Amino acid sequence: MDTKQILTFDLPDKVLTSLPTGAVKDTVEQLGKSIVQGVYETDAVLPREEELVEKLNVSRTVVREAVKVLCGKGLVRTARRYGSRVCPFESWNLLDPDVIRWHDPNSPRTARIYAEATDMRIIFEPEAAALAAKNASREQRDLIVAAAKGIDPKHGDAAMIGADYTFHATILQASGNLMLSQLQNIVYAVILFSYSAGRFAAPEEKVVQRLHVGVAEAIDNGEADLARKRMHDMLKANQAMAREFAAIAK
Amino acid sequence: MDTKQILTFDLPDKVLTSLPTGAVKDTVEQLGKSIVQGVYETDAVLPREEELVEKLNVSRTVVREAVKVLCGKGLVRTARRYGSRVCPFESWNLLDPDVIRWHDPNSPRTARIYAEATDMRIIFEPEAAALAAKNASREQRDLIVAAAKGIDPKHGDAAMIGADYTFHATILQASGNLMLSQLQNIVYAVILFSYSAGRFAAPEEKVVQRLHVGVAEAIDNGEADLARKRMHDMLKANQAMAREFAAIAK
DNA sequence: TTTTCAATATTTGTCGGACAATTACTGAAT
DNA sequence: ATTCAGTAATTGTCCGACAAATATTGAAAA
Repeated sequence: MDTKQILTFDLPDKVLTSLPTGAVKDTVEQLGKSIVQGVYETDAVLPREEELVEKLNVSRTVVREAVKVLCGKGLVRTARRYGSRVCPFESWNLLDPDVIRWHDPNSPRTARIYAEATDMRIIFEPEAAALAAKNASREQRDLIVAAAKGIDPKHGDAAMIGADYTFHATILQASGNLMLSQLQNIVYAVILFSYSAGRFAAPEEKVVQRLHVGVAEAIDNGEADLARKRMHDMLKANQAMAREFAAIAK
Repeated sequence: MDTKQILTFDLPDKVLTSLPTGAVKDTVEQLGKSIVQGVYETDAVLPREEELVEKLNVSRTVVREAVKVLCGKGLVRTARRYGSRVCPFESWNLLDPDVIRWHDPNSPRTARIYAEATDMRIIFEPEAAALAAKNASREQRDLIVAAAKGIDPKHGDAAMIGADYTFHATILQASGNLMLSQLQNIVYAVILFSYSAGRFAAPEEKVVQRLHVGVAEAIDNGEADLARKRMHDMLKANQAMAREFAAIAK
């Protein structure tokens, strides 16, 4: 693999939503986002099926199938004569790719989720890095190294985010654990959050790249303990910067 | 709280399934289990909607709503003229409570999932224990201690499983991180798997109880580092025993 | 006035049928 | 053997009707 050629990385066009394109998918997206972003508060009743039919210009069939999908993700609960109500926050499937994605990075309401997601990353990603150092394929090691080098401001924000995500997602995949691998949705959400509204530490971008390359090289060399430590230190530093930024923003 | 009174713990009757009781829920359960347990292999087409209508004795409306829910969990994918096909394993939402629960503990096919779930537990439960030592409320600390003491063979299998689950679930809740808390579904599945078919190490039950009590006391005393270490050692020991058992079974 | 209880209204749940849209499949023509 | 148009099969969407459950209401009773 020619790493010289791989300098930019696209964002995943479809981080996931298994529903096929169509009216149901659009309706799920719209209702899901509205709920997650707080348009309807906890225990609030959604508009009646009939009203949603008018508002969204779809048939009742579509509305019902969409609401059922949201039930399956723990967002709403329905009953006869009771309406469809928003479930309390704790019962949402926060690890569902869609539910994660629907959070609005710019809403102060979701700040808690991102803080907790960051804590999750600090727990899982160091171990994933250690596993990747042991289990990654040749191609995965190359990709991890190339992505780390691609985290460079000179490529623009989009390419930087893409490289950042590719780096972390590939490490999770290379761990060989499917559940661990699925946490890349959390990583993706946190990265988007970090970069949106200029939350990333602009002046220190070179430091960020250097830290990523350090982790990548440890993985590439199969040094599990070193990879674990470097990933941990990097995420901790990142968390500290984010907290500092949040404090200033207030 | 009188810990003397809390000696037995019930299993959670409803570990979760947000769908309300009714034909749709039953259909989701049946189809979901069939897929997860391997009745339909990857890329296999499900019976046509019309056939499912006959087989399950429900209307097409119900079948469609159920299939849509399964789409939302990444299990199936539908298209016109294409049928509803089982998605490849990697795209399943393995962290979804229902998807976890639908795995059959007695199927050799799902052994991999339980092995990976066990690896996951070793990663996040020690950290959860450390967080719980810092953040747990008085009631949670009492409950954790009581549950640990309740892991006693003299109460029978069901009560033992209940205490075991209560112990781990309460620790995750006490961590204060909602995402971490939702991983209790993984713990529940692994515990059921461990106990089913006599996989647990019967002669050493007292050791198991002692180890749990050790973790509980560390949490109760607010000793985060000690709690982390003890939880880690306990899970590692448990994993080693499980592997030994699996090797013998072959 | 408060409580109880039956009647009512409202909302989702389920059913059935019809047609649209997409695409895998078939068979003829090249 | 290949291409291509036609056909058939399957899910997608719409509609209308009624069933089931329950929140609400109002009257009767204490």
